[in-house]
Amino acid sequence: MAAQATRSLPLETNAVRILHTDRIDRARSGELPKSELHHLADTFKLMGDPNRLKLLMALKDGEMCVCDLAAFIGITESAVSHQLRRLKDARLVRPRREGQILFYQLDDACVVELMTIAVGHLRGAAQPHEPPA
Amino acid sequence: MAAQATRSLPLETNAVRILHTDRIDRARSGELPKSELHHLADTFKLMGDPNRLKLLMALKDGEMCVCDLAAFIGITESAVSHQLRRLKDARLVRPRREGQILFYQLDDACVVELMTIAVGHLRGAAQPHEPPA
DNA sequence: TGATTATCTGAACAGATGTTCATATATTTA
DNA sequence: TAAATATATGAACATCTGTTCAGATAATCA
Repeated sequence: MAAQATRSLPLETNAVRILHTDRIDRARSGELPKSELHHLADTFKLMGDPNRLKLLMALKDGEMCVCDLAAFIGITESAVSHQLRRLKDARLVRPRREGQILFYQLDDACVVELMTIAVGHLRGAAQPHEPPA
Repeated sequence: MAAQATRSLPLETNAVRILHTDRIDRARSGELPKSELHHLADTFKLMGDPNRLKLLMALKDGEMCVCDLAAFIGITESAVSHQLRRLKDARLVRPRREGQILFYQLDDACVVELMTIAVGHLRGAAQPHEPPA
């Protein structure tokens, strides 16, 4: 079926064109609260940096300490510490102290799930999206 | 069990300390190819911007055109177009032309899965991570 | 064809981001 | 307590990013 234009009139310069108000309303009704949306974006953003992602991937198979991670990735321990703090604040990783050493591990199973699904997406092993009826 | 330090000797300034070579080796063995890791990070990074995430969330329930999305989010159509191009390049969205109008939809089911899992993570409904035996 | 609508594109700029360096804190050991 | 180890923190800076603006391209209609 062809989509129907809700409004299509001559408009002033810089006017906001609203073609399908029903779709905009539908989007609004399924909208997340602003703060939750921003937290969601922050979570993805944290996983969107190659070095942070490398940290998370490394922890997939077991806990590691700061200087192990620094050696593995090839940046300073300070940089690793900075990033681990952000990952910890977002509850993506969690530290466990053993003497002077802090061993970091993934906080919950979601983190691995997210990485697994995203890898699947990259490799093209995914079904086309079907919007709800 | 207590973790054993592989090496713990006095080191020169700026020397790389390697405490647990076995863990570093384990991480290396499970490492993604460099290009794949970067593509993975790019995917998350795209989802890590509030406005792009809002675009994806809006498309969750059905396709929308550029100016609908611009009105919904509250940025210019140009900005939406720029972002949609990036999302399209990453195969997160896909356009369908109907006359002059381009309707965008989510490309595959992974996108919704990623958002759903991440929301679950935020809301704390997740099991602790258990590394493989 | 020329006018209109819808979307795209490139350049430019303000603001965000990740790293390093120097230093501080915490824990263990002598 | 003093020294050594492991990690954390704040400031500074170069780089990256998202937006807007102006103009280009694509499709429809008179």
